[in-house]
Amino acid sequence: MQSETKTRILDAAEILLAQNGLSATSMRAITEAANVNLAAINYHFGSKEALIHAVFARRLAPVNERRLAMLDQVLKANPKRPKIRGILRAFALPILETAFQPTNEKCPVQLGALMIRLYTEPAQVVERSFNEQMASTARRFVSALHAALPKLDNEVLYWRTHFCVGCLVHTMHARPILLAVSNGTIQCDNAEEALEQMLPFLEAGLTSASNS
Amino acid sequence: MQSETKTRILDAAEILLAQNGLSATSMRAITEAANVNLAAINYHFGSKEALIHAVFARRLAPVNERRLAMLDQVLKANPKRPKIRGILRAFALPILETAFQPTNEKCPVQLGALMIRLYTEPAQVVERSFNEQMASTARRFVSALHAALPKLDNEVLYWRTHFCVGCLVHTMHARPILLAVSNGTIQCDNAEEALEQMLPFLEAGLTSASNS
DNA sequence: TTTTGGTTCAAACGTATGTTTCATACGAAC
DNA sequence: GTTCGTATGAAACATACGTTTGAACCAAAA
Repeated sequence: MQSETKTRILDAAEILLAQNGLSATSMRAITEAANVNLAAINYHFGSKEALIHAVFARRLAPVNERRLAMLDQVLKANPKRPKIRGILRAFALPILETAFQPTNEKCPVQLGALMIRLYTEPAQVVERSFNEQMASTARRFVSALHAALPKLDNEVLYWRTHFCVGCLVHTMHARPILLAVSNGTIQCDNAEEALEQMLPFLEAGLTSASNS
Repeated sequence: MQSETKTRILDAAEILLAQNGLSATSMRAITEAANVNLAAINYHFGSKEALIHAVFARRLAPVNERRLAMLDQVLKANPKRPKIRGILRAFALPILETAFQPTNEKCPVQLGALMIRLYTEPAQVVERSFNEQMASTARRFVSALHAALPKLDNEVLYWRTHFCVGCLVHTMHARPILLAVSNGTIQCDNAEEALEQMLPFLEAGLTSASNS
C-alpha cells in the first residue's frame, strides 16, 4: 500500500515544482507544504532527484497510456491512411486535459507548467525522466504521421512534427498567457476548447505545400 | 565606457545561464568562468538578479529593434494588407539568428536556450525582463497580423498568434532536438533553413478555415 | 508482554549560496 | 608627489541547501 506521507509529498512537490522550477524548489519547502518531516523525502524516495523523477512519472505514465490507446483506435479505423486530425487529437488531448485541470481544489496550478519544466530545465534528472517516459510514445506517433502523410519528405515531416510539439507545449500554459495578452477577454478553461483552436491550425500546417 | 570586466561577466553569465538555468547558476561559477573576482558582480551590477536582467536586456534589445525595423518595411510595402509571410519573417528571423549563432568560438552554446529560460523560468526576474523587453513589440505584431487577416475572428487570431509563438520558441532549440529525434540525419545550422520550414507551416495554420 | 519492523522526528552534518567588508592597487588630476 | 575616485582582491558574513544520524514512536507479531 502507498503510504499517505508519500502521496502528500508528491502532491506538494508537484505544485511547488510547477510554480518555482526544479532547482528553485527546496526540500524544506516541499516537506513544509506537505506537513511532513524534512527527512521523509530521503526516507521514502532516496533523494531529491528521485522525488522529481517520481513526480513526473506519476503524471506522464497515465497520459502516455491514454495517448497510445487513442492512437490505436485511430489506426484501427483507417490502417492504411490514418486521419491526421485523429493522430493529433490522440497526442494532444490527454496531456492538455491534465494541463487544464487544476491540481487540487485549493491550488489552481496548471499541470502544464510542470510539463514545461520537464521540457526546458537542463538538469539530467529531467532528461532521464523525459527519455524514459516519452521516447517510445513519440516514435509511434511519428510513424503514424508518416503513414498519414506519405508524400511528405522525411526531413519536412520531422520539422513539422517539431512545430506541432512546440504548439502543444506552448498551449499547455496558454491560459495565463492568453488571458494577459487579450486583456482578460479570452478565458479558456477546458482542453476541448484549446483543441478546437489548435487542431485546424496544426492540420493546415502539416498538409501545406512545403515550397510556397 | 563599458568596463571590460563587465562584458566578461555578461559573456560568461550568458553561457552558464543558458546551459544550467537561472537558479542553478551560481555567482561563483560565473566569476570563475569570467576570470573575475567574486565581488565584481555585486560591484558592477548590484545583485545576481540585476545581472540576469542585464544579460537578457543586452540580447533582446537589438533583436526587437531589428524586428520592428523589418516590420516597418513590410507595412510600408503593403500598408492596407501587409503580407503574412513578411510579418512572420520579421518576427522570427532576428531572434532565430541569435538562437542559431554560437555565443563564441570556443563554446557552441545556442542562445535559443537562454531565451527558453526567459520564457519558462518562473522567477520574477524573468517576468520583469520579458515584460520590459517584449510587451510593446508583441502588440505591434499582433495588430499587423490583424490587418493582414481582417476576416479572422479576434479570439481566433489570439489563439493562432499564440501557436506561432509556440512554434518559434520551440524552434529556438530545434537543433539538438531534431538531431536526436532524426538520429543525426537532420542538422540545421542556420536560421534561414529553419525559417524555410517554419514559415509555410505557420502561414497555412494562420489562414486555415477555423471550422473544419 | 516483549519484540520487531517500519515510520516519524528534532537535530546536526558538511557544503554552497548571495552578499558585505575592508584593505589594497591603479591612474588621472591637482 | 600627493590626493582622490574607481576598481580589484581575499576573506568573512549570515543564511540556505541536501543529506545523515540516532532516538522516539507505534501498531502488529511472537
